[in-house]
Amino acid sequence: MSFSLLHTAADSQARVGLLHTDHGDIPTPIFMPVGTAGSVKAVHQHELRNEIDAKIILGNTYHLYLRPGLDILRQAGGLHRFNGWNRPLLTDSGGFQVFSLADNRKIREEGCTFRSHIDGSKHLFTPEKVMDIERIIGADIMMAFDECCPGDADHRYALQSMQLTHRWLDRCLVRFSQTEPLYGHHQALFPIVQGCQYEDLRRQSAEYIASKNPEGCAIGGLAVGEPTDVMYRMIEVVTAVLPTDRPRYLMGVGTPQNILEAIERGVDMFDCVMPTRNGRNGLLFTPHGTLNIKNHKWASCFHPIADIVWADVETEQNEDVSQPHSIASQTDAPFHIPASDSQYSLSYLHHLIRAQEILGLQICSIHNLAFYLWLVRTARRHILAGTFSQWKSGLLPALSRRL
RNA sequence: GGGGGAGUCGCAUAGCGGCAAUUGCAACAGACUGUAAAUCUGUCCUCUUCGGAGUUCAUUGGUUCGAGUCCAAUCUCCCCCA
Repeated sequence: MSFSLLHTAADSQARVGLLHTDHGDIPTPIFMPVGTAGSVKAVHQHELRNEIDAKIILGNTYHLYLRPGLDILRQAGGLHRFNGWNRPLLTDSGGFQVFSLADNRKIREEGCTFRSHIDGSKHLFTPEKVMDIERIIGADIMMAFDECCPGDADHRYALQSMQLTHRWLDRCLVRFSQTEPLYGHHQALFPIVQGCQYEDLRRQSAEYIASKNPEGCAIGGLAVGEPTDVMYRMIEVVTAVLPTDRPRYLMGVGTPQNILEAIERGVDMFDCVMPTRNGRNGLLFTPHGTLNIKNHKWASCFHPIADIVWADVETEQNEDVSQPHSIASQTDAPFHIPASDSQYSLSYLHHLIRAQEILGLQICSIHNLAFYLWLVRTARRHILAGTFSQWKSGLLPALSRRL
């Protein structure tokens, strides 16, 4: 894996890069749809490829380990072959489940014991075990096993948690270096910065992570209950320390606004369940704000989704050819307004969601992911054009609107 | 015509002397950030200064300190027999 930093904005930390993996190149900034159990919920892969143009998707170690389990994944030849996704994959380590399944687990030095949410069976995740599992899954990017510290933790707990994450990282690195990829393609290991909402800890953690000379760095433990401005501050503190020539991945974030703010602060990679989960719950993200398709007001809005959502929005079709297309052309597919958007009216989508028709969940999920990918692609073009900050400040108020 | 059963807040239900009244659906909103989520929460008779106040359980009358609950009549609906 290699990362080329192609451009940094003059007036901010915003960056444009290209991440090369054995399964393809990833232009950055990038948004990575979450495919926890080996599937981006409600979205076909041809839709991810053709309509959304997702460059990389996630899988989750905890979920895939529990089901289908390691035997099947090994027999299948890894997750790429198991689910047929031939573009890059990233696996989260299960660190987030240590946080989100807090009632069912116990953290110790050795690792984390937890009970399966599926059948209640007891399991132990250690850094070594997680590395082994991620080797078997075979993602292009593996995440270190960490503790995702709650946003309201006190300094004492946050310090101990961070130090534990660092010790676990060391063990991850040892195991990682002692093992080989199983399926013939390179795997990178990204360590994760922790430190909760404390600047000193974040700085310390970022320095520790940077000292390991990783192929990429992740920022974890944010958007877990702390105020948004604290999150932005933590990103600033961390990106100031992390190596500039490696990709930075802000884990689990976030809203479109969060992503733009983080891009401006030098973050390259994002993932979040928000576009898919909120989509399944009827919330559509658009360049003009969010809308709840379940609201009665949409019942008789017969305009195609595209007319409402993509009206007056710049797309690559309007791209100024004077821009550095040598860079742009190698990373940007032509912009597609998702077919689902152009075909269906808001009224129909309102009906589908209310009637609990599966198609409604699919359309909303596809739409939201297409929007998120549009957002990062357009951010990228503006960074290259030197107009990112201007574009961002123009877009932010619209994103916060409720349609 | 005879016999039996039933009418509760949009619909369906609970209720068996202390009730503004159970639950589900529907409706109206909200939440959702490395997915235990096609999930969850709130409102859902009227008014409210959110403390309450006022009207309700087919209709009318009665028994009772107190009635959606007991009694009577009336109206409506369902089932069975003619």
